[in-house]
Amino acid sequence: MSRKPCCVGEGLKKGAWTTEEDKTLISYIHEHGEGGWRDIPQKAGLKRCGKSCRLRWTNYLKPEIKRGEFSSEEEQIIIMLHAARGNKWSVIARHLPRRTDNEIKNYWNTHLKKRLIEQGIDPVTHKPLASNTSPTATTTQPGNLHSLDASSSDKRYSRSSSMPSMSRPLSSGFNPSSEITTPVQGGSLSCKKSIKKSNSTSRLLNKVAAKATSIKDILNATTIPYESFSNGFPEQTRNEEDSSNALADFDPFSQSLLYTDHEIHATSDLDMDQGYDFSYFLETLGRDEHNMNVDQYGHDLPMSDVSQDVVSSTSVDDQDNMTGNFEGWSNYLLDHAGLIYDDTEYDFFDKQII
DNA sequence: AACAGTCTCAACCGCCTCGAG
DNA sequence: TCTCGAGGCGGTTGAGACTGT
Repeated sequence: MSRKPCCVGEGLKKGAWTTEEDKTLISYIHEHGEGGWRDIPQKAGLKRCGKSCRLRWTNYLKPEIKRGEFSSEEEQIIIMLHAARGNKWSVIARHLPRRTDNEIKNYWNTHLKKRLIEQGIDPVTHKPLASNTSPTATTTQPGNLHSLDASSSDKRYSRSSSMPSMSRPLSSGFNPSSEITTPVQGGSLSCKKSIKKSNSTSRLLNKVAAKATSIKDILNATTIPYESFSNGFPEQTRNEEDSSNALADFDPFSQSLLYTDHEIHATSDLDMDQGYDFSYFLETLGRDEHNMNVDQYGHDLPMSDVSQDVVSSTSVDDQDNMTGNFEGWSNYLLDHAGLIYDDTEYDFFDKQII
């Protein structure tokens, strides 16, 4: 069975877009708005198929798109979300303001996936590679989180960060979004700086990957009665003497339900593909400090008296605040993860490979 | 300097979803 | 309920830049 190509027509151009084509498309969309992609080429006078126009716009020309180097926080989010949702790039992209699914997908395939493999972690399952279980991959105690030097892929990443792109016609000429983009590929970062960042990134990756690995298992292992969060959780539950029981009521992601009108899933059948959305979880990570309570882990704790309108979306400017909070959540997960399986803390990682 | 190998990522391909009629 | 088309999505490709020999 063959499917008719979406774009059939004589003289349709393929390949890299030229500056003139970009100008034409931008001009048309500014005047007429997005949508009606199939008609845009003809109306705008472009020898491209509508789909190509849409992709060019959404992945490259759209003014709000952020380009360039991914921050450590963004990398953490990608890894965590990928661990839970898999190759749902569009879903992941919704949690990374101004990033496109295509860019995240590329970044995952060219950087993060390789680094996870190098660290002995299966990028698909986020579990240790069975045939290549290195000591670093199985050592997950927080106080002993391994730190690696920049991997070979990191070094390549450093190289590419200052590498001029061959297929970015805008980089050397007209750039409609130059005012808001960070054209790392244009050489704004020195190689030295990139390498330094890569070392840091690698260490972060080690930590996050180890933690992210367990998220699915944590979620699958926990029961989430909504009521358990309604009174100052999780500070109370963490102080419970019977910590294992307390943990059974804890799911870090379910806090999102506090702010949504979603149906409360108070069952043990946590299906990550059905209605579970990390948006509010992640949004709380970037909230202004005065809007949240922070526990010893540095969490933004959603308190029962926090109304929905207090919860603001994560703005781009807030992203710098995300590291500590995210690490806080990760540490919280890590501290409690071991309790899910047995009485040995921090041993969830080993548990998975048994 | 020349060549081969590697890497990146924009762009493409084809399938899927969903809404309109 | 069915059909159709637009848009969305994830996987793949290939041009060009970089690195190593």
